[in-house]
Amino acid sequence: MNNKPTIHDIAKALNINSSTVSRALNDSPRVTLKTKEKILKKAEELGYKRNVLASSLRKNVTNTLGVIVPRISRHFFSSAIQGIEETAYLAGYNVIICQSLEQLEREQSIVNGLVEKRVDGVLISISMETLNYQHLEIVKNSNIPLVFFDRHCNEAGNSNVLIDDFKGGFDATEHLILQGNKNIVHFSGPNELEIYKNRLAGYKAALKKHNIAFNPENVIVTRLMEDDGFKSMQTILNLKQKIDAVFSANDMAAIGAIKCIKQSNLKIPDDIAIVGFSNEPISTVIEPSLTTIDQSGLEIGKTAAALILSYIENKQIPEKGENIVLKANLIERNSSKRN
Amino acid sequence: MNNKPTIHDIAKALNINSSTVSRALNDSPRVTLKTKEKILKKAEELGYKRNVLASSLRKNVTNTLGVIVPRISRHFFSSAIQGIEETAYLAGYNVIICQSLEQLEREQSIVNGLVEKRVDGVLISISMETLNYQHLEIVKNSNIPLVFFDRHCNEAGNSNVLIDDFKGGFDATEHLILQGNKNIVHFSGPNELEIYKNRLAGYKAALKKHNIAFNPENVIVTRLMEDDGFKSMQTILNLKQKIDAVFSANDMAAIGAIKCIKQSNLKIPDDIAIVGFSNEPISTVIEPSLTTIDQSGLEIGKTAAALILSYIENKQIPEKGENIVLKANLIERNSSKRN
DNA sequence: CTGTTAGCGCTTTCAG
DNA sequence: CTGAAAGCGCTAACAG
Repeated sequence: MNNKPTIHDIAKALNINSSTVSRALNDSPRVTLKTKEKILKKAEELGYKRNVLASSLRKNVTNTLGVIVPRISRHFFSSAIQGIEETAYLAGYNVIICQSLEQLEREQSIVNGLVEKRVDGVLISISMETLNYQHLEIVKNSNIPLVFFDRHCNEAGNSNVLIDDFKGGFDATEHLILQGNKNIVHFSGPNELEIYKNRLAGYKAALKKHNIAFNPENVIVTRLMEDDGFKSMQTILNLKQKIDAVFSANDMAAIGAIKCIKQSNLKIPDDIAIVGFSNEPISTVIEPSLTTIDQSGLEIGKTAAALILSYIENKQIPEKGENIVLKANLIERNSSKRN
Repeated sequence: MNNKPTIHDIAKALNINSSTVSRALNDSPRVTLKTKEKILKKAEELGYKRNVLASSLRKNVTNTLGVIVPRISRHFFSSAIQGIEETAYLAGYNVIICQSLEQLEREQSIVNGLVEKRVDGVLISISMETLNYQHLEIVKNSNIPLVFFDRHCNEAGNSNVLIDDFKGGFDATEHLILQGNKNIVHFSGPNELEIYKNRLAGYKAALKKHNIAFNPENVIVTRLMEDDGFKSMQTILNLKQKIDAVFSANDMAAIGAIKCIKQSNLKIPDDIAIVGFSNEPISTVIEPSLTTIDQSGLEIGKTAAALILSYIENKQIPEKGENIVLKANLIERNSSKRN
């Protein structure tokens, strides 16, 4: 039991050559059905398990995808991972999951590890500390397909699967404006991340369309953790100037904000309206009337996996890269209008 | 860039032997500091990335853990995975995540794949369809350490990291009894899973302690999805006989039950009390006064990973297996008592 | 249809 | 301290 049988053991037992065994196990058409059966039976009998390591080394293919996310337990990412795993599994691929914990240094070391493991493709949602893509060069240089998802990359030559953040930001803001809100604060994230840049741009565009002057002080930049949302909301409530509404660029911060509001015994959306870019089911449970811009982690995961698998199977990475933009839909759970 | 440099390329460029290069890259003490530096520099220069595949094949060690869970996006499991990844990462291990989707067949095929990939250890939370452990024999026969977590295994010779389900079930039920509830329904899961068996046993024990007769009709067995909880609660509400309280063996079903109750305009816990075995933050958000038996996915994941890593590093799997039992604490968020 | 042979890239004896 | 050589288990030419 200890020393696992190899194809040589099977070959020896059957007095044939190991390459025939290899062919039989790979269901090559160049082996008689008879010998094939004989071999399969003997393999079963010996408790043979093929050594994928050796096979991978030889074939230069691992049937493994590397996935890097900031944090596995965030609902959006775990849904995305679920989607990735599902499509990968159907295609016969495994996924190695790694989390950067929002740290660039960890991300770098992970990327190196994945390249060393010779994964066939890398799917990444970059950390908040990732300001450039230098550490990802090694992936491309190794001819390993790379696909960004959600937290994507604006540099040319890369492929992304993303949410239409601009439109999402625009829709969220316009929705708030149409509800009669004028003074709308935007909770934004690190400006280096495209998603936050674009959501902010959408926010600005909506203001402009409705002839509302953009006030830079109405943009609060944090890391958008729940705590950040809570604190930002506290700040707002202490302002002399009245704020009508908040568009939060993510769900965690929205949750924090909602909790803060509820604690102050104010009403949503009567006293202050909120729209969150959301995938966290909590946010709508905590405030059933919450309007959200919904993004499906599962869908984005499946799409990203399908994309990278196509690159791998075709042995070709598009030089110019390509973007797949998924829609994020505004879901209105309360239609009460202001004045 | 296409053909990756190997240690031989480095060796050739430096006019030394590849074994010296190998030693240098592995920081062996049997190489001069000078040559070491020379080699490291050249490696950097050539953009050398070690081929872990080849190394693994030779050393018979992959530094990879296989993890099998029913579904990645369930909050408890994604937390557990996060914990596993964190401890694994610190020890220099990667994790391959697979989901059985509660299907035995998939679980079987996954297990085979992981053995073929020569993972150094397997962590598993079995599917609801898993009635015996035959398909896991191959793991043990391959001398690969195996640790069950949460949904564990009662067969001798296995190692488990688990929640004290009996005590959890007992505490939940006793809590409900002490609140004045007499007629308590228990939502249970497939009886083949130890966790549900034990939670049910705890429920029975608490009834017995307080001299309440056990009524088999008060145990509703489903797969404990949200939908199941909803439907079970509907059934209960339609009963002639009045039910005071429900102890749900998992969080999803509790959420369904709560939604059903709210829809009926009844109050929790005044009209009907609920305690859920829970890790899903939603359940307490949806019903802030909900009492739960809290289990930490993160902690269980970390513990399980640490355990299996110790087996791997010591190259020894305890023959008798061992159980690490973590406590699940009853968290009471509302102390209102019934008459 | 089957066998022979070489080698994927690395580590690890064994010599020196 | 360094080199030579063998081999982990498999696959893929190339012969036959």
